[in-house]
Amino acid sequence: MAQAPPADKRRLILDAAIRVFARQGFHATRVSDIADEAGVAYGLVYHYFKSKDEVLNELFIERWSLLLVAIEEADKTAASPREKLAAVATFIFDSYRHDPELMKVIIVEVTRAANSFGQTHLEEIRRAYESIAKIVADGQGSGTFRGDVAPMFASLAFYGAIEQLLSGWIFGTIPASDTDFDEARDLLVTTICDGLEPR
Amino acid sequence: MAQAPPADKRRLILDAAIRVFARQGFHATRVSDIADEAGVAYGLVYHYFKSKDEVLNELFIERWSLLLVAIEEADKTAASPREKLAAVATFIFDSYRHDPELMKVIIVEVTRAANSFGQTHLEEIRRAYESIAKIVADGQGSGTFRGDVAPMFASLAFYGAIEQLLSGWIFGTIPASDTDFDEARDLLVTTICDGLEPR
DNA sequence: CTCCCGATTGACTGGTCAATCAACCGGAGG
DNA sequence: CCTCCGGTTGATTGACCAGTCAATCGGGAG
Repeated sequence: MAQAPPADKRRLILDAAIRVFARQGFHATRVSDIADEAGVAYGLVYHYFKSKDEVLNELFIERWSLLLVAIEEADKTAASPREKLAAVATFIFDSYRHDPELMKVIIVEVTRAANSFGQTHLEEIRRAYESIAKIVADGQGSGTFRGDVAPMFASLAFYGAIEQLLSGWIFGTIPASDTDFDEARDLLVTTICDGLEPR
Repeated sequence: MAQAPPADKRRLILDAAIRVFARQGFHATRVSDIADEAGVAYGLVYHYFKSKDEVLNELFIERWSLLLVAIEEADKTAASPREKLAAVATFIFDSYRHDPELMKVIIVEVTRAANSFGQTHLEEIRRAYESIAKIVADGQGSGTFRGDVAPMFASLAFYGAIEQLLSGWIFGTIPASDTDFDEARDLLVTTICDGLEPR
């Protein structure tokens, strides 16, 4: 039991899947591509996962649950609504900086693929929106934010703006070279929060 | 030539495709589904279009070119940057109100499907972003907007927020019942523009 | 009435993969 | 040395579907 380095094949397959999905997109990748990239036999993929879909589901769940925790954490820890939203934005931008391929897969194949996997995970996705909406609602309650914007609208606009920015980098709409992630994040948070302030 | 009502089969097929794509998504619809929905034979689809892809391309081009014109028009006609952006937002929201199924197809299958059709139409999509960025840049030049936000960032955030809101309706994240499109649009434009103002 | 041609039909083909499964390997335990 | 068993292999199968194509229809021109 628990041999020293079991060369965790399951993890190997997941990591390979991230690379291949990011490169070719989910629909265009064959299970054999994943197996080849991981350097394992075709059938082994089916030993660890019951279908190609399940591989993507696993990747999404792993990452999205971290986001949900991060939002809760931001809500609990940060002082002002503005700092809470900044913390959320920071987590998402850092996720992209840390593993752009994984974020590309999650955004392109799940979050924005509402006809396929987005449908399956609609509930988890919505949970994130609602947590952000709660931050906005609290900000309205304390008078930091104006009260005439439905919190859910603000939440969607906030998250949508972030995702669109990430998509811009992912697909080269914005050149990645002259881009400082932190600066972009600050500008985005500043703009949205200023827009949400009273008057 | 030009008989009175030629029962334009080509149009019939395109309209049927909108409904089927909206219902099942592009990948999940077979060409036979489109033919059945249109009430024509399978082969006729290939008489008018050279592939299933071309049907979707046609739908996208038709509508996106209208958006590009609308943005240009807004830039030329409206007085202030804020009114220009409001006009752009109005056009997009009205497009959804007028034909939600078509907008769903365009957003889900093209605009946000950057691994498949988005790739093909990246250039046209980017052109819209750039036109919006130009409006922002002009607003900065005239001192209406603060100058420390890259126009392209603002453009992506603006468009991304709109699209996320539409997605919210499309997929039921936001209940459509307690929603007034015009109100939502005004709030969005107000928030973003307030956020873009100096100080 | 006949010819012609574009519109229309739908059976059929070819290729692609996801998923299955029987066989194989190697180490732990007896 | 043998047995057992989970991990591993990759050839095979079965389903699915985009795109082809030969045949048919129908109306206008001669």
